[in-house]
Amino acid sequence: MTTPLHRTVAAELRRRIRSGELAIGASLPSEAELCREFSASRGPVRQALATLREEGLISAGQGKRPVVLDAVPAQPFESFLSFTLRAELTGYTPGQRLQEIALRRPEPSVAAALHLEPDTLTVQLLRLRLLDEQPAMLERMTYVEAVGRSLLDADLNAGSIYAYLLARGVDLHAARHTFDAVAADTTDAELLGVPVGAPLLRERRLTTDSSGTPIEWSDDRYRPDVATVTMTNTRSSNAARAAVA
Amino acid sequence: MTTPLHRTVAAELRRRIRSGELAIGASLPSEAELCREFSASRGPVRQALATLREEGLISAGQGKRPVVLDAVPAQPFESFLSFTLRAELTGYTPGQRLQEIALRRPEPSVAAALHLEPDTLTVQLLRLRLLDEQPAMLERMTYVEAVGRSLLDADLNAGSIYAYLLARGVDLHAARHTFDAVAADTTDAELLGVPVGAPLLRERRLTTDSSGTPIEWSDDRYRPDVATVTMTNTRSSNAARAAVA
DNA sequence: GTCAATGACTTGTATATACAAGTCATCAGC
DNA sequence: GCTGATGACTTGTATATACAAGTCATTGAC
Repeated sequence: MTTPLHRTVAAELRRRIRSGELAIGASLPSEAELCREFSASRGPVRQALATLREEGLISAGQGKRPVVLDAVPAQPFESFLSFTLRAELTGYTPGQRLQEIALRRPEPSVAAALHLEPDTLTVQLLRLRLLDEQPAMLERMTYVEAVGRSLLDADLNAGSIYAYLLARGVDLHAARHTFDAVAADTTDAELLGVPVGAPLLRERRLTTDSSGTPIEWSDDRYRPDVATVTMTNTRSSNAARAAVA
Repeated sequence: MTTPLHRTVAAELRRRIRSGELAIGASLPSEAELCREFSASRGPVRQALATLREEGLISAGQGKRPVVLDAVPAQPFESFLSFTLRAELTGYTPGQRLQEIALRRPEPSVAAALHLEPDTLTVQLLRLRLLDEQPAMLERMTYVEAVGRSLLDADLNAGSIYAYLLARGVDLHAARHTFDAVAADTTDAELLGVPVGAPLLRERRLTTDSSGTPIEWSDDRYRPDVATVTMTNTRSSNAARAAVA
């Protein structure tokens, strides 16, 4: 059995919700019916339902059948990490211009953020992100060497680093984002096309694997008249979604 | 059995993590050990662990014991809305100074954000938020009249507006936050104690009820050297949390 | 000393069963 | 017609068991 049963059940239910076969407001089949349909016991079926509940797709309640709440599952993690995905969600065409990639020892503050010894090698990138050909964000990323090495061979003007790393099996698990505002320095000003001192939205991000080991540190600066960061969250589900522009 | 066993187990583990008895980075007891300790079978124990995983407190991985990732469970919706709660989560003492409360017709852009006719009355507040007595954030809030009326009688220097509204049964259901950066205007500069033109983090927020009707529009400006907005999200769970400072 | 295989231990998946607790339509009694 | 009890159905909780699959330290061969 390659894919677990509860994943199969969850995927099939997701498909039905997405296709409208199970419309918003409709009741799901009972657990017993799902058990019969998938020749499963209650365990995997309940596990699948719990997954959909977490994604904000269905409701819960003892004695009541679950009801379809939403047609599109929230994928907060992906949408928070990938500028490319966020841009596409909002209908813009994302682009990028790699300015620099280097193998070097990071500044002490960056080394500390990544929990590295001060003289450890890292892979650092400076990349300008575009929305519809317009400079929108400047990202300064630092990767631990083991992960960053593979980036040296990648085509970094082609697509999403996040998607590239995922495809290579890198275990990206959690991210911590801090937002504040800074005045543009000379590099920011030149690449983003704003005056020195102009206010920029800064997002600093630490990404870790599932054991809590830091993988990536990033300092992203947004030109506020071109790109902003938007997120939506609701009370009932833990779902949250992010977008740019 | 008043409270389910899996909740008891989850609560006890949460307590140990919060108290530092299980420090960040430490491994949890194995499922078998927890079963013995709580005289439970694996079901409830695994259910408790799944809950903590959803809250972003612990990691997962076949064959590996879970590791403590974070000490404070994520409460996304509350923590996104309440500056007071966010401050307390991070150990600061929040404060506020109400500058102005008025019943007036809002600017066209604000009326549009709230889906109101241009000449509709709203309740507007200007309030300075403090962290440890220091100016940290300036909020400009606009409430639809039905909700805002009750704020005219409230003690707005006392506590959280969010908590006050919830207690009065207001159906706060979803919120959309947009982050960008602006230069401080004269009002911002004076109240926050920064030079005119200094970069400020701006959060614009539209809060709606469960039917999608707008309730509140807010323009919050953070002094970036005193307060930032931080959020955490993980891949496996939908947990997200916001904090300041 | 190095390296690979072994094996104990751990989490992930799945089944079968049982009872508690909540929902809801139906039906009897008034 | 209205009300309340009944009972079927449903989800929530819990146990016991079994095997698959991944991790990790120890052991043994070289």
